[in-house]
Amino acid sequence: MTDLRSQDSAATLSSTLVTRLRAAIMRGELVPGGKLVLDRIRASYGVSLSPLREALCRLESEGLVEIVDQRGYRVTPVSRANLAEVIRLRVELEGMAVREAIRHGDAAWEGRILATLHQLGRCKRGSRSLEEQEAWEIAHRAFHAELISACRMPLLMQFCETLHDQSDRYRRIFLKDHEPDRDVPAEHVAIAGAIIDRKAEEATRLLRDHVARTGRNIQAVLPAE
Amino acid sequence: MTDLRSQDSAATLSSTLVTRLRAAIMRGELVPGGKLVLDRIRASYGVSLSPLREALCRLESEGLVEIVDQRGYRVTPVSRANLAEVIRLRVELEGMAVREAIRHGDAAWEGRILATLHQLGRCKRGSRSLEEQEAWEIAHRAFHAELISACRMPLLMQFCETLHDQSDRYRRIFLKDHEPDRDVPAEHVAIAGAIIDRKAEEATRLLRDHVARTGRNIQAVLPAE
DNA sequence: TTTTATAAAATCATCGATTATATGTCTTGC
DNA sequence: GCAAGACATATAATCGATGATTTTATAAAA
Repeated sequence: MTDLRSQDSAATLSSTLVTRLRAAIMRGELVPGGKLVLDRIRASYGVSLSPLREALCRLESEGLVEIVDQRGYRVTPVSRANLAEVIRLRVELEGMAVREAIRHGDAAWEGRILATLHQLGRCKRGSRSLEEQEAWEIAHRAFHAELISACRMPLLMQFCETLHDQSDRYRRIFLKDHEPDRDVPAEHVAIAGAIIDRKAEEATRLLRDHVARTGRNIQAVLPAE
Repeated sequence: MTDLRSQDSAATLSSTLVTRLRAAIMRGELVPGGKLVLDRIRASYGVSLSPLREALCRLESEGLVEIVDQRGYRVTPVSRANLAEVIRLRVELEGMAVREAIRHGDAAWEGRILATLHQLGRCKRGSRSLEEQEAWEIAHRAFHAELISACRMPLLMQFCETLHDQSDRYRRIFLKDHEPDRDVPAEHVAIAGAIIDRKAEEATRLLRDHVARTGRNIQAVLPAE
């Protein structure tokens, strides 16, 4: 499993492209605000225009790419205001989602949370190799997704996923070589613990703080406009 | 102005298609859950496959169309659970948005609210002709959009627009020939009044109730699964 | 009768080429 | 010297056709 989203094996060329392009954008390889010249990407990925257009269209709906009629595509620019809104919405929506999940989740769900937490613990975030970095990103994402997976609100989960993508891009680009000033693994453990103890208020608060703290750390290093 | 979304005049064929297809879906002309055979639509709208695919892709990001790899497109099905979630999210998100808008909005914003409210008042909802119906829909939509336009959170506004689209589809299909059991215009006046008086709590409550009430009315006539 | 295998039809995904639009450059007139 | 317009180039938008996949229909076997 290289990507949370590519569940079905029926990998159409467009879908593969979405995954590859998203990864490139998240890594900052395709720089924020940069123009996406169709012909150039087409050449470098060895595909034709049709699947490329479709892929970019899907990335637009994830907020990673912008389309302007007759003027092509570009990577969504970054800004303090945008980051602030993304974090604010994550705080509200993931808060709502985890509250609902605690209400509806069963024992199997608790088990999956512990499983993903364990997997996350096996990954070293600060490790040098890109492969291990990527493994941590995937595990981290799986953990956060699991926390709200029992909320029974598919639309809300999709909103959360979109917002998480957007905030992850900021973190990966701007916090690339910043040592974390806090014990992130401990925060994860605390959140999981509160959820499994069914302490809805505490879990929600911890998750909201967890997200907000990341937001503040990025804002601190984000260059002025 | 036939559509709130087609601000820029640079109408690419895909964009035009998005508008036309969305209208058809909202009217229930393209029935929920119905398969969208590309070749058939292509023929009836007189376009080629490329812009059609792109249009459907954009409608997918609005939640009105579903895409399954290798298996084509279909109009998003309706269900009690989906409607419940849409309404729940509208209540929460529009609530948050209007609160923020009240905090940031200025006198010009108040003016625009009164203007759209006035325009809405000139439209008869129960009128027979489809043209007048459509005029009411547009005015109603413009009014609701204005209420939150000052919130300074573009992503949130986009989420609200998407959700509003989805709930409007339910209302237009299932409440087509149901006389409203309540004084909807009065509710609009009350909401606008509370906002302009800067009564944040009251305005939020009124708006939330307004949305929730519509949701309940639709649920009441929604056929069992 | 039900299930499985096969063949035919329908439909989607992709491509290469064409057309339309925008952008940058170079005149031309003031 | 500068602004406005015309041309050339780059790029996006669209098309028609081809290849790949899924679905439906049909027939044989359990």
